[in-house]
Amino acid sequence: MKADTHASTATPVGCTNLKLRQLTRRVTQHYDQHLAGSGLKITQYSLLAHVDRLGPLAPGELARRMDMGASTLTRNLQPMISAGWLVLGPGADARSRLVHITEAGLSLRRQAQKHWKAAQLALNGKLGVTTVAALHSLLDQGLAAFHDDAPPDE
Amino acid sequence: MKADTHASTATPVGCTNLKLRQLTRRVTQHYDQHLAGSGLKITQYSLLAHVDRLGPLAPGELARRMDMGASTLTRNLQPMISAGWLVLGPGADARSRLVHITEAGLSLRRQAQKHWKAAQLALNGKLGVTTVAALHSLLDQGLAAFHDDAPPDE
DNA sequence: GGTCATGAATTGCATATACAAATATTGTAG
DNA sequence: CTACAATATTTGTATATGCAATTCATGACC
Repeated sequence: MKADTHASTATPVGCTNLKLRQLTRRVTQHYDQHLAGSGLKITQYSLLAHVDRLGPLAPGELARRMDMGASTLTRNLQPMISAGWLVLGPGADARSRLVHITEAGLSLRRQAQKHWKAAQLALNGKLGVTTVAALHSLLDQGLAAFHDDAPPDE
Repeated sequence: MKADTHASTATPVGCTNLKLRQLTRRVTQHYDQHLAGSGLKITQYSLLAHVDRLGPLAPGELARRMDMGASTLTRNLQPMISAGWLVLGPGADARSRLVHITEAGLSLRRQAQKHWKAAQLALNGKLGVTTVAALHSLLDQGLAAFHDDAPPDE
């Protein structure tokens, strides 16, 4: 005989990245379907919600808080500024800026929040709330492992 | 008093999509760093490995196997065909095609596989092999839930 | 055998992602 | 005060992603 049949402690076989990307694609579509008609995609909703919660803040800081690249943020901001949901104001420095949410953005965010909530509940239902809770826990763990490494500064 | 302090059974609070995207971004960068110098990104490696394993197959079938959109696949194939790692041959129909791996593609895949393996092991080390195994299990569960729903056909 | 639904792949358009380089500004050393 | 390092953001380039519409080919019905 060869190995243990109960794979509990075995080394994972598949590609973690592939699995993550696959589920992310599906889940993104799930949220986007629920947000359809709100005028927002889930990525934009996340951005809007962060600016709403964290108040006016510098792009760099926002990127750090959202754990994304600065250049990505710059581009993701573009369509939302064009749409009038966010604005870029002057920052402390002349080289820095502050991202503000507009009235239109606030109102849209409140509307879209219902859709987001529905999407989240539907996902809990589809996967099972226990599974989703466990997934959150592991995702948080994974993120934390990356954050402990290479701390940007401080 | 209000609620249970031990959050075991509580409804998840954060956005599942955001957490997934954040970890996916980090993990993609992790793999891409390990693959740097191989000439492949992790997304391309996954594609190449699938074509290698699943033999010549139609784009649509490949997209299904990889759980991605057909239009996405079409575009992801482009740079790899230009690079000479894959070719599009005639399929059963005149409307269908078959994706083949080339000799250059095969050789590259074998080289890159070492980098992929190293990346996977490094990730296991960084997150802990138990955590990664648990994550795989949950990602598979999540994917399965989406597949059970809306089965494309059959 | 012509019309029409069906199937497979691609293309138009828009967004998401990030590395490296460019730009602009500030701080600092001499 | 000037040159240079450091900081903040944006841009150049390239890939990833997918919906809707298009193109092309096949099968089916009459």
